[in-house]
Amino acid sequence: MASQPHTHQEDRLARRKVRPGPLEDRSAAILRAIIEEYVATAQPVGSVALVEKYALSISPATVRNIMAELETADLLGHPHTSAGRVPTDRGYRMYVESISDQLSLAPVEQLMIRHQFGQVEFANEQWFRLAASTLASATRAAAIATPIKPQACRIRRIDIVPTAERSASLLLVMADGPVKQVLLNLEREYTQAELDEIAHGVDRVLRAKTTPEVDAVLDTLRERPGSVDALFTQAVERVSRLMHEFDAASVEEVFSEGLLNVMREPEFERSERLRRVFNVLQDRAYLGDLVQRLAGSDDVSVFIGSENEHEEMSDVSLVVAPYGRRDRAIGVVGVVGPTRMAYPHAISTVRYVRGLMNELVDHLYT
Amino acid sequence: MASQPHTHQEDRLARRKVRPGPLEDRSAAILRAIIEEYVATAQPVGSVALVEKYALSISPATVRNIMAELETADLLGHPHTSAGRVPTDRGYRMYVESISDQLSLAPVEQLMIRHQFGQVEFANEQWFRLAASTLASATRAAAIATPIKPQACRIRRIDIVPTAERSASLLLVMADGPVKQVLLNLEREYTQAELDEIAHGVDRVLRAKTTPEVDAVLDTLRERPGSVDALFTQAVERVSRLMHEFDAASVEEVFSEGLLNVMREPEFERSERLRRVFNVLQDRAYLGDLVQRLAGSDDVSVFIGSENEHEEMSDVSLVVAPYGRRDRAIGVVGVVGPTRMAYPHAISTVRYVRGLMNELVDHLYT
DNA sequence: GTTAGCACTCCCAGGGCAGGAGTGCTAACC
DNA sequence: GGTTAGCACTCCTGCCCTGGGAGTGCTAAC
Repeated sequence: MASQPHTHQEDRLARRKVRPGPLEDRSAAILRAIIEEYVATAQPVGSVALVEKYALSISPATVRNIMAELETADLLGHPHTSAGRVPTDRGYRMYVESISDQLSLAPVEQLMIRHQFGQVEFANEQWFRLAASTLASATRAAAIATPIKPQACRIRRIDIVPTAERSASLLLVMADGPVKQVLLNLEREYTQAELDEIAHGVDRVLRAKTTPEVDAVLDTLRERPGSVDALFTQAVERVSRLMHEFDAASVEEVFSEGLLNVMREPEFERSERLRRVFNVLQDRAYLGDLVQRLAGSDDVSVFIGSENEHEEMSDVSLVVAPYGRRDRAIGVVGVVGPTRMAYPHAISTVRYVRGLMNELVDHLYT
Repeated sequence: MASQPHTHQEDRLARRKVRPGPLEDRSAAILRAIIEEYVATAQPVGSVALVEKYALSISPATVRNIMAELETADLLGHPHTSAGRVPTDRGYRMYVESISDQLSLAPVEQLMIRHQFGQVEFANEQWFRLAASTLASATRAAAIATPIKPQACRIRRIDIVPTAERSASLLLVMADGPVKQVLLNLEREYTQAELDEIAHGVDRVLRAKTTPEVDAVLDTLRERPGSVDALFTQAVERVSRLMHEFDAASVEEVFSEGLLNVMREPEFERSERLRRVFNVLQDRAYLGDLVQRLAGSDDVSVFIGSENEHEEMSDVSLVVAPYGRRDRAIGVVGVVGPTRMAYPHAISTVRYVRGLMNELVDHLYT
């Protein structure tokens, strides 16, 4: 025995190899109970308390044996020797896998969400904010939403509106909804009629064009300076610039709501952690990547703790889903919280909200 | 002596009554030094350290005497008997009064801010966000900005843009800049020409109208149903609704930036406090009130701790200023931080940014 | 395979203690 | 009179120590 170091750990690992794949039913049930208990209390879960609370028909000692197995499988952890068990990221992962398919939201909650959603006229901007805040209040966690963003943008309408003697706003309406506004400098005074004519001209030339097509127009204008009013050229330039900017940004903006909720969680009692997470979420590049990766997916995705790319995010989980129309225009909605999160509820809520948003997009943009 | 209780405190109070009004120069200097030290270190300030650091030509004992006076005048406080001194809200107030007039920002900083400000095309929305983030980075505190809001709104332009077969966006451009977008339901399919005609009609009828005037138009339309297309009426209804909403909200939206900065302050190490402050700042009603109160003022206002109306805000200070054109369209910019704040810098920065914004408003809306 | 028993580990709260920073008073000084 | 040195006193802070308790992990019996 001394010559062949052979610990109990190795015994267990060996046993696991013989019977790989999913956990035994009972082990899975224990894991599940521990996770649910830990999510509820934020305290490490001990064997005795677990048996009592969940009226298990086995003794604490047996539970402890199973816990030890789950620990060697890296599904549970141990803050210190004499503390209860805490789920690891992998533990959560297994738990999530085991439930995510059949989940749907309780009818009462569906109703509440639908009700909140119905409240607002769909003034565009409002919409994403609403999605985020609905999600935040339903899950009592932080929620994020990005506006739906067309993969390639196409102009729907251009208008020029005077705002003062020497300035005017150019309005650019793109297909699938977004409206951009930018100011023009007027080198001289224009009459209303002149402005209208220019606006009309620009609109006629650019309508339904994509970014490269706009650039082509701009090139021909530049080849023949003086052929049109300077304001005309300026307008086309601005439009081109706006469209390039829009194309470049993979996520235009991120609305987050309910950060207050998440502040209540003991994990974020010290604001240091919160700050790190904030930082990442403000970062459009990060969410841009996310959108790209989610674009193909058809359901809710869950990123648990260390599964997130950013190290800063290694103690939070993301439950996110794309919405919109694949390959044409998509956005993202989701929930952010500590890894100790009520996954089933979060998943089903995100799924439901994403469904609502899809309905809406279908209805509006068909 | 026993029959006439006559403490030293009373002695001092009596002396203060004889010589009321502003502090002696030396006392003021000490107060100032204490505040600056405390702002820098976040630690209660003791007499010895103060004398050393500020090379005062008086002894610690004298400083202690003065400190005691300042304490009876409620300008300094005492976390506990054997701790150093901490400024009270009134102390900060006196300090701020003594400096706020002549402050202007260091040229280098002016340059940096101007530079940041110059970066962006003034796409409307961006602007306030930019102001907030510039302010946040310049003061390393949290900053807020509200969009400029016309006191009474007047329509500048209305347009209708098809977004899908059965839906269209109505664009409402108001005087002084803001653009609203809302969706219309099309009961039947409309040709482009039809839509254009209706848009044109609505625009002609409503252009330059104020809210009550729009309502008047709506009333006449309702008296004669069928006189115009249903979509025409729907559009006018939506416009009326939007304008009422716009009039009702005294603050449309609040952009806050740099909350991350403020999280670093030891005052907000526990997120509980932060949460309370957040809560208030999200509240448009609160900032609405603020806008109203600031509307008349011509300079930066400072609200220190308990001077704020909300109790939740009693440990933060606000340095805010209105911008825009008095009685016509105003917004608010400012800085939020712990009462232990670098007031001179905050005040001069807010003043400078507000100046820039005024310039811009003047330039754009004249 | 399950369970009772038990030793062991380690956190946590509380008490006591020493060190130190800072005050406030008094008495002397200029 | 204001200013200063001296000194006692207060009270926080960090530290160690301790006892209690929760929970584990092992062993041996069922």
